[in-house]
Amino acid sequence: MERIADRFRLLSDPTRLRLVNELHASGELTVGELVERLGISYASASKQLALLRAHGTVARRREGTKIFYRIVDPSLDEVCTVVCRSLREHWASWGIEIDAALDES
Amino acid sequence: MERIADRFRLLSDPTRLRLVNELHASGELTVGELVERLGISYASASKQLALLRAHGTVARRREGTKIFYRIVDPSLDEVCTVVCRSLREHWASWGIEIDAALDES
DNA sequence: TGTCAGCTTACCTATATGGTCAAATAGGCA
DNA sequence: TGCCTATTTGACCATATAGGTAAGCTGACA
Repeated sequence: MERIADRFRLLSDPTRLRLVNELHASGELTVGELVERLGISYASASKQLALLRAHGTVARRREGTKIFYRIVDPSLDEVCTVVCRSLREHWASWGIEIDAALDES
Repeated sequence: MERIADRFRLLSDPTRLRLVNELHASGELTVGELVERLGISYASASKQLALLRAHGTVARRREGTKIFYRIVDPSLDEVCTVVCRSLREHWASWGIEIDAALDES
């Protein structure tokens, strides 16, 4: 149960979610590209990517001085899809519309 | 994105996960029953149940002095199933077996 | 070897959160 | 009303974690 909680905790941070979202949309990106697209610091990106990597969610590949990250956990898509759908339904029942951006994470 | 993270954060605590697990298995339980089955304090159970309720995950019903809680978010099952399956696969790839208890949450 | 770009790590601070204890609240009943 | 059971809430403490700054590391290249 502890491990399941850990898994959810990994996805409970907006920054990590945005990193995952970018990687999901683009396939493979360098830390620099992620930093630029999300407007976050190298330190922050690096730390969160390290966490995601430690959990087997992403993997990295070196090319010169750059390091490319990519998603390697196929279940991520599925989990996020389910959560996003349930969120939309939840808010819809209160008459609140959620923009389509949610679909992509 | 913040809301998605919140959703995951809700499931990122072992106590809440165990509460959800018990309710999932039994349908409807009082706080006292949950407290006894999980070996946690009333204060802790009550607080976590309140959190789950604030997020629309569970609902409660009063009967005399007792209060029955039940799951009302149908997507919970699906999310947990996906996560548990991916965890099993992940650990299996390292040659580690996960006991069947995971199936139930 | 020195230097630079790209990335990571160490250390610190502020914030968030889970648990406990004790007090408060609500319903049932004499 | 007063008391009991069931549950909730508030105050407090300890731990965990995200982000910032600065220093460290690695590969490329002159």
